[in-house]
Amino acid sequence: MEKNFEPKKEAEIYKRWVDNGLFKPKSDKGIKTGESFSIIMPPPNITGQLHIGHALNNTMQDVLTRYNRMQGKNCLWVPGTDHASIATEVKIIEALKKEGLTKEKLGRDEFLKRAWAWNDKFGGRIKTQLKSLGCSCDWDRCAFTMDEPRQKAVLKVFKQLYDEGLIYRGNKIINWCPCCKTALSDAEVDHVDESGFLWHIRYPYADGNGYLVVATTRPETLFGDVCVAVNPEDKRYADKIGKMVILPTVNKEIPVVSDSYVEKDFGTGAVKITPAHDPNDYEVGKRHNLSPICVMNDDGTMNELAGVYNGLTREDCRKKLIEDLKKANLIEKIEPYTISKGHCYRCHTVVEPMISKQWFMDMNEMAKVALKAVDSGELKIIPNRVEKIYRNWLINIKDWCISRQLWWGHRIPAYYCDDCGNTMVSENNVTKCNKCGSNHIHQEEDVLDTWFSSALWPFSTLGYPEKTKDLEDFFPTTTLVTAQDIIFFWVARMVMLSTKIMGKVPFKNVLINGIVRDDEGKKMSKSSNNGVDPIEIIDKYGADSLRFSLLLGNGTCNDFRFSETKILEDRKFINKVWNAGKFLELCISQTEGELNFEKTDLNVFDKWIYSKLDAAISDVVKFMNQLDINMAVSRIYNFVWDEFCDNYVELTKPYVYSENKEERRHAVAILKDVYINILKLLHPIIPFITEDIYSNFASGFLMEQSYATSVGKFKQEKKLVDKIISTIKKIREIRLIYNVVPSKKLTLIANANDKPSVTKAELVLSKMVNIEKVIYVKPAEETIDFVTEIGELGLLKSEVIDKEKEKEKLTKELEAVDKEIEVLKVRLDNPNFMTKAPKNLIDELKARFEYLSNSKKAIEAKLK
RNA sequence: GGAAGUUUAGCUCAGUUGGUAGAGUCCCUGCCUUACAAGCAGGUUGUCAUAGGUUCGAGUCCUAUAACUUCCACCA
Repeated sequence: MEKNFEPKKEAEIYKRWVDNGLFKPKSDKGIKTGESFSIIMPPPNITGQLHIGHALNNTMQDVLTRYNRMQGKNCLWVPGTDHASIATEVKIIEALKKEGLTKEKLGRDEFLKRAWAWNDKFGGRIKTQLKSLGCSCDWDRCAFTMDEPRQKAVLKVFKQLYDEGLIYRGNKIINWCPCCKTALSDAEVDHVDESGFLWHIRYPYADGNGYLVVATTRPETLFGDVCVAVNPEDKRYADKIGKMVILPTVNKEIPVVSDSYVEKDFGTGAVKITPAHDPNDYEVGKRHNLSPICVMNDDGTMNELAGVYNGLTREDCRKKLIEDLKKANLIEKIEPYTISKGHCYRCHTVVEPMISKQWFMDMNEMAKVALKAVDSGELKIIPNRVEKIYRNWLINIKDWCISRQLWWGHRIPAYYCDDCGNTMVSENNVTKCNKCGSNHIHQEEDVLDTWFSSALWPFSTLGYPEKTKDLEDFFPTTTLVTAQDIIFFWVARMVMLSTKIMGKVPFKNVLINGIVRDDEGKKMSKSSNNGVDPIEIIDKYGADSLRFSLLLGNGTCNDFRFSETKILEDRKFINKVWNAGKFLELCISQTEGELNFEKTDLNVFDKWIYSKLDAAISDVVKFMNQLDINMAVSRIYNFVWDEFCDNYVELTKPYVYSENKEERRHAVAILKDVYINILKLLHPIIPFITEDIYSNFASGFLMEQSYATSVGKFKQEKKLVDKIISTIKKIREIRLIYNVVPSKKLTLIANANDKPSVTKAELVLSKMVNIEKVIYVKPAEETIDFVTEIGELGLLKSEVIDKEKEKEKLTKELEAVDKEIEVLKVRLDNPNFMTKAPKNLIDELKARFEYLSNSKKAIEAKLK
């Protein structure tokens, strides 16, 4: 037999689970069940492979699913992947670049072929990875955001919202990525502070009387200026309003207008207004009836309106323009200034605000409903604080720009008539204009924002738009487990679209998992090269080790540190469990007969472990119900290692090794029963090894069993054994302090009236601390006395010896007792405490005080 | 500019409704005891960030401060 646990058989075990249909909901097998439990998996992007954050996220989902399955619920966990429109397209373009290709050279159809091939490769890899992690999701229901059923859902929802006027097309200022050459939603723009400059530029008055100085961070947009705005309250400019200034290098006259948007105290108090390239300026321009002038091409280069700068990039244009302005003596001054710049969240290029014709979704009403879901408590976000973030975003929501100038994604189902300009939205291909009857129809080139299909995920995965049994059984879903960074992108939008389309909030709970950091606290990422590859860890240590280590000590929703070192520490526990199983096997192999037991035959130690098991189970159930997986894991850890392995196994060994066959059989039967309950407690967390060990003791699958149960709880026996354990500790301590070799047999002296308790402990005392006999009469010779919760006890001094050490020890002990007595006294002497504190607390403290006083007396007597 | 989180033993972190501070690891001591040396038994280690307040009693509630982290935000 191997000495330690080596993970090996995981793939084989997984296959057996799948082959036996264990991941399918009970209802699929025609089993009538009451409560249903469902989770939809946040679909990983097919951009690459899983990282450690996915491993955490999916482990948590698997724990919840397996736990609830064992609790008898009708469980469904739907897996899937996301086409990740822009992210994947960026990756494919990168790959093409290596071949010297561009997507334009390839053409739309060829490009899409590549994208589907990409999906086959990476989507497939992701599924394999989820399987090796042990995820018990129903693969037959696996969904992809671009597969046919999901396409149908997208078309149907788009059409419905368009018909209701909630989806519309319009010219608005949007975020443009010059690299991806597409519009982006506000949520897809990352703002980063960068050091830059505030350029003070002179705009000469048209009448030749001096100039006006404007301050700007973006001089290159000057060609698109339509006016200069000042605050109406600003006395400096009061007489300038209505005058004309000359736009440098363009030599065009533009007016000075007043607008309260301008802050007097910032810069020069005069702002150049460029409606086509700034969202605020856009609003100002609108107020003053000045049309925007777009001065850039879609690749971020300047267009013909920039005159001699035509064709330069934004950056080059700026450099050259500043030089030219300097030469023309039109630069007043240059101040260093920190500016927050928007970047594309996929390619990190600086985003350009541009006016563009795009498709939008009106979010106003849906946002209100989504807010109500949280306010009413129908939707619970854990931790609570995240609700605030969610709320805040919804309150300030703007219409969602849903069109993207990309190829990989759901093509917008809008059709235009080339002859009459009519727009038609249809779920089916349109070939004829419903207005003029023309056959010259072309479909919208744009695709939808990838988050559009994601927003439908909770019901599109369950069969929408068909009215399926899955929707009936599993929608709304129970819990969504996800990371905080997609609360806007995804969670809020799912809530909005689900309530809109299905009339229901899509899940009851949203559990936020923390961010995994490296051992120095840095966020794991490819760029920092500090990522831990989950597959590498699984290959090396097994999925159970990874899962366990991701959960242990990972406080709810907190970011936490993870490293290979942590795995090495945490997997000791798994080994411990394995070794306990090995011990049980050994015991069983040396025992004859059926391993049954009667509840009436339980001895005091059995009753103790069942009481502990009972308490552990009810704690674990409580924690799991409040989705506090970390607390559940550490509670199980504590029960298994401390209470079962360190205490019960040792306490029951005398019985397991008993000469009495009946007694032996009984002890092994209990040991087995408790151990199997441990496997059940642990199965949702470390499914592979528990399933493997279980097969050594029972037939069938552990994952199909119902969750752990205890025979019962026994208050008296629990108390007594707690006392015996503390007595054992005390004797061990004495033995250690006096350097008494383990082989030395000792005599224990006890009071006659404690005989009933001591008798019950006699066997374990003899085995665990080598007490050879107990006497109930005070011997003539000197003794070492000590007080334990079991009573006043003593050992023969002749057997233990060493005066100095004894004195040292007693003095130390006395100090501790005195200290505690003093603290207690202060409280018990405080009349306020005595009147206001709860009675049971006072009684407890009084009892403790009495016990300590007795100990003190005993120690003092010995010291004399 | 707003908002949130974190601050507890050398390290990594628990601490559920206020009731004399916990785990793992590290370190020290003794054990290769017939499940496990990836182990067993025992031991040391804390102004619970700082300053106030509420309370009979505060790691826990309130207020302010500091450091770190994160999110949101259009101030040219």
